[in-house]
Formats: sequence, structure tokens, C-alpha cells
Amino acid sequence: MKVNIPKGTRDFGPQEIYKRKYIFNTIKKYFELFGYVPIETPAMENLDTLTGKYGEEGDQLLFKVLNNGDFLKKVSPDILEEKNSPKAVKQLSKRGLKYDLTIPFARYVVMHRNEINIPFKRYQIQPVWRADRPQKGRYQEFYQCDADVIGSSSLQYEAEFVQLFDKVFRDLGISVDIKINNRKLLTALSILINEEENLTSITTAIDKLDKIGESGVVNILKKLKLPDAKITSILKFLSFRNLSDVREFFNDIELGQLGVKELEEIYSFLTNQQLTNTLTFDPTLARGLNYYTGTIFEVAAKNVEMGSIGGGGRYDDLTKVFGGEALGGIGISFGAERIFDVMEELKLFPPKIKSAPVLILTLDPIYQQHGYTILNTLRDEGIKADLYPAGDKMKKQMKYANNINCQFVIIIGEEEFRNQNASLKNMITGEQVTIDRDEIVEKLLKPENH
RNA sequence: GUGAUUGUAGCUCAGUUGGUUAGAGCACCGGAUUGUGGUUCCGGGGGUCGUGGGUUCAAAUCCCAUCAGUCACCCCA
Repeated sequence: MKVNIPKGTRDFGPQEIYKRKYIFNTIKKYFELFGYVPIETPAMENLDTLTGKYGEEGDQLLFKVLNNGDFLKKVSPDILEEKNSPKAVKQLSKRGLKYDLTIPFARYVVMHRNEINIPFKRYQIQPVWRADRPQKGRYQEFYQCDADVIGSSSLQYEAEFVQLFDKVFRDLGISVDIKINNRKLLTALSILINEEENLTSITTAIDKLDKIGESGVVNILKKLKLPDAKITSILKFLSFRNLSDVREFFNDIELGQLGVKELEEIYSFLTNQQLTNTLTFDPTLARGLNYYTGTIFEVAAKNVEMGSIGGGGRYDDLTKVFGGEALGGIGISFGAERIFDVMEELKLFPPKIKSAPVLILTLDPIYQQHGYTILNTLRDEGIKADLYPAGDKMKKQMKYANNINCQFVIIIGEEEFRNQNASLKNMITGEQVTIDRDEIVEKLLKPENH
């Protein structure tokens, strides 16, 4: 039988799990340190909760869960006859796998409005699913690591997220550039050139700049039938590298002034704070997600070819789609899968990311109970330990110990059994000593052995 | 959804213009070494050549279809 796993999914072996946990734990550590509290939401949501939130394309990428029971019986015959999938889905499926963590979070906030304290700072590290075609760094099942603050418009949180990005990537050893911009500036740009109805198209065009270059962006803008003068204005805006130019550029646009003021306030929060990584104002940063209304972030790894490994931004009315009161907020996300790939590529994982147990070897089944007693003594002391099942030749047992990267093995043979002691071998140095039973724990607990 | 590309041992790959029994390295198993792994030497097992069809005296090799992976685009993390 030929077995396989679904497209875009992966198995993770022990080594990969250790590495992934290392990333998640680092992120989690700083989420906690910054006062965020964890929540989890189900793998499945009602389809009504998910559909229509991610655009038409997003709806197609939703995994739908087939209804239980005789689901075909409940579908009206005309719809089956019509072969209209979107219509049929409504009767075939009432649940879907979650597509991101943000919409389920919004649903959570509305449902639990009276239990949460505003401002509510939550983090969430869970898998999400998208029926996308897989490619490098993109899977159908992947983890998102999100943190959001809702119910406050204070720009201190922007500063906080900059520092959160900075510290996490510092700890992981990835050198990054944290790019920052404000959607208000992009909106102001569309007001300035009197193209407000094209805001979204212009924004998505700008977002592609680093991929398709200036000429590519110009081509898109020309297709939108923008006159050359307006395109020139857009390019001028994109060329700015400091805020004073932007302020001057938007002299008469109130929203533009506001955007600059917000960015300046974020910078002033950070004035006396040490950042390991760079923070760059980037007017070309746009981000595709339409719900962002204020500050936007994107984090790019230096020295490696990879899309963004983190991002986020400020939004209004996250909860409005579910009929709750309009609560705005700001959130960021770490692209854990891509961070993993970057760290593999740059060989940034620490060599000793896991610790193998001390392995007890017995040279004859008659000593197995004896070994089992020692095993429990070690475990009681909190020493990670294991006992090789009796019977195999010493060579095979040693090989096993070597393969699982044991630092120490304890050997119980005829001699040790007779003298009530044990042979302790350091697998790294090859050094082997005979010690009393009582000394084993003491010896293994020595700090240089950890 | 659109396009490109690759499927040969557990893994990474070689395999000439179609031509005898499809190879290598690593991994695995055994031995050299009956109480010592990681180094060395010797030996061994393991393949429907992704699948199905076609062309041919003859197909891993050529053609068609199909499935799967990978990569790019759209979009996105």
C-alpha cells in the first residue's frame, strides 16, 4: 500500500519539532513578557464566520468540511442539477477550517465581550489552513503566531511591537529590517492626486514595487489610466526616505499630516530604546490586507532571499463584521514557517537544541531489574534517563546510545552487579569511570554535564 | 486558477545514439571485535525505474495520458 499525506502538509520528525518549538517558545516568551495572554480557538469555525472576510479569492481558498450524515439528501435537486458549486456548498458544508487567526479572534471578542478587559492583549499560536497551491515557504497547513491589542488607539503599542519584533529576531539570531509606514499616507496620496476611488489598486501596485520594480509599477498605473503627472507624484512620494519630506509633500492634506505625526510619535516613544535591528520608514510599504488603516509593519530578513517573515498593522472596526461594537486595534504576526526556513538556510539553530537521556545498558537480562531500579532513581532526581531493553549485544546498545546522541551511558554488567557499582561512560570524551551507585546521581547533576 | 519543471534503493543522485543481469555514495543488517559507540576494513539485504497505455525485435531512455512533488505567477504567511 502506497501511503501519502495531503498536498501542502508535512510530517515533522523529532529534530524538526525541537527546532520549531525553539522558534515558538522564543516568540511566546516575548508575547508573555509584553503582557499578552494566550487564547485558542477551534480548528473549525462555522462557514458563515469565515466566508466573505477574505475577499472572493480567500473564499476559494477556504477548506470546507463536509456535513455529517446523509449530506446529499439535504441538497435541493435543482442545485445538484445546476452543478453550481458555490450554491451547493451552502447546503453541503456548514463548517470550514480556519484561514487565519484574526477573524476567529474577532469572533471571539464579540462572543466574550463581557469577559475581556479593554485594552485586551492576546496572543495566539495555532495552525491555519489554506487550499492554496503550495510552493516555497507556503503550505496548506501552517502555523501563525499573532499578537493583537484591541480597544486602544495609543501609539505606544506600535512602539511596543517594534521592540517585540526586535527582541524576538535578536534572540533567534536573524538580522532583520523592520519596515514601517502608515496607511494614512497612502490614502492622503490618493486624495492629493484626486484618485480616491483607485486607492486599493494604487496600493496593491505600490506593494509590488520591490518585486516588479519602478517600471512595473508605472505600467500598472498606466493601465489604470492615470495621467503622467499623477504617476510622477506617486513616484515622488515613493522616493521619500525621511518624514520631513513627506510632511512638506502633504502640506495641504490633513490626513497626510496626521500620518506623519503618528509616525513621529512612534519614533519618539523609541528614542531612548536600544534596537538591535534597523527600523526603516518605507513609503513603498503597502501590504495587501485592506483592513489596515494606520501604521503598517513588515519585517524582512537581511542576507537571505525570502518574503516577509513578520508583519502587521493597525485597523479600525475589527469586530464590526460580527455586529459587535466597533473595536479598533493593532496586531502583528510572525511567519513561523518562513522563519524556520531562514534559520535553516543561515544555520542559526543552536547545536544543542535538545538533550538526550542518560541511557542505562545491561549486558544480560538478569541485570535488567537492577537497571530498572537505577533508572527510577535517576528519574526521581529529575535526570532524563532511559533503560535499553535487555538482550542485545553491547555493541548494538552502544550504537543506539550514540545514534540518539546520549552524552552518558551507564553500563551494568556482571562485574558492576557483583560490586554493586556502575560504569559511567561519557560518550563525547570516551572517558569511562567505575563509580558507586550512590555517586551516579551526584556525578550526573554536576553543572558541566548540562 | 495560470505556467514551467522533476519522478530510478530508506535518502542524495548517476545511467551514453533505445541494446545483456539498472549502478554509486550515505543509511540499514552481519562479521573482523563473546564488555564498548562515534573512525577503519570485509561481506550482505534492499528496485512493479511514479502509474497506465502506445511505438519497437528490444524502453529507465521515445510518444500519449494520468498521478505526485517542486518552482514561478495570482494571492499570501
